[in-house]
Amino acid sequence: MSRPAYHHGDLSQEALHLALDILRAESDTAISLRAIAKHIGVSAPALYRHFADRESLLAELAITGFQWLRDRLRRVDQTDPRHALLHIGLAYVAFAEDEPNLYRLMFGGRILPRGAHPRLDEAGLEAFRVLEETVAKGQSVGYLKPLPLPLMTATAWSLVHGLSELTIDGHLPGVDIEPTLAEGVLTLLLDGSRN
Amino acid sequence: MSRPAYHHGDLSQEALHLALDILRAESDTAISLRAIAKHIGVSAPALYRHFADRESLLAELAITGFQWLRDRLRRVDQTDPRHALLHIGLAYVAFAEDEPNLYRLMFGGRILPRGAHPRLDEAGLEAFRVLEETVAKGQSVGYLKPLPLPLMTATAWSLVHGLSELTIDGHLPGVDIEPTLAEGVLTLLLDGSRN
DNA sequence: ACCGTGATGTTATCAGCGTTAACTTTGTTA
DNA sequence: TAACAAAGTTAACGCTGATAACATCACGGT
Repeated sequence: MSRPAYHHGDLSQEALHLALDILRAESDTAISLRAIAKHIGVSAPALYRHFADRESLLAELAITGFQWLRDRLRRVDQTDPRHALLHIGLAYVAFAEDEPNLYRLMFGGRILPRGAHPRLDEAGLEAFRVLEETVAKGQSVGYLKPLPLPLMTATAWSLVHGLSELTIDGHLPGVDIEPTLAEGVLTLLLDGSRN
Repeated sequence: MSRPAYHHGDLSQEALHLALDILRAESDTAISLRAIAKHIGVSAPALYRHFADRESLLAELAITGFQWLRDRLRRVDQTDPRHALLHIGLAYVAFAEDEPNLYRLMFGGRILPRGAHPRLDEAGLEAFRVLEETVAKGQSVGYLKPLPLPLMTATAWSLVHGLSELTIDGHLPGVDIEPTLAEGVLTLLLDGSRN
């Protein structure tokens, strides 16, 4: 796009797309620069013209993941505070269930440490802010308890993050709650956080 | 212990101890069988007499991690239901903060998938049961809402797991809550779950 | 119109990894 | 003491991320 194709079209985009396919089908550890290069039909060191190292390529995947998550959270209807909070939580968990390996890459702290990829940190913050703004709105209209905003958002985020991870890792088997476990868990916190 | 030392003392225990050191100092990806063998002064394939593969060695580390976590949760005073629930949550988060890399290994679903290591799954369940029993007791004495037990425990576990991960991965910087963030978050859920 | 320059891609290579096969050593036990 | 099985050895395969040195090719300034 910004730069025309030199020898082989937009290699970086093609590599990222293929890496995402591998991530979805296998796991992040299955992503190898050599395999990507071979599949595209290019030499492995060519990828180093577009990514500083393997970790930077994974960071790019995680960045787009956070952007997708942020967009899904933004799409939630914000007219009613209770509806907004519940459905932001549901959208969050649904994203993790739709993209389990991508979600694990985004939040697997050991592989992409905070501070090493500024754009990744910023992308994560942007998704977090959607949740934070919704909580703040719920407080401002008097629906939620007037506790410190960082405390409320940390609680909400912890709950949806924990629920997402436990769900996609299969730690909550045989937990059949009507209508869904996610809705039950979120309702429990919401009802307990009402003003 | 059970078997006397043949050539080099108890190799498996020595390997596990060294692997734990590496895990604590670096990360699980830094654990290499060759490096372990070299440091112990043994050839790399010797380790395969004691572990089916690298993943099995990591699974053993995670198993002891779950046992430590279970023991810490069991040590919590259970006389008062509110005190028990709060301090089980605090002990849980404290464990994650004390052993961040071990905790990530225990719950990093991509590296140790459920179902692949039965003893690991059982060890995880045992830790979970301490939490479940405490929630059940809180309900039986009428302190917690009489909602389905699986819903209550899933909510509690999601909250402490999410809070632990976000904390050790540095996603909650600059959140200064008095007395501590963990206590604030747990109190928020507890007060909202009262009968 | 050309020519240099920098972006992009190449081959060759290094060091390290998990893992297996085939063989050797050693303690126990019948 | 001879046989057996446990525990360790060397050699090797195929893979990985990464770097150095070299080749190509599009574009911009003169």
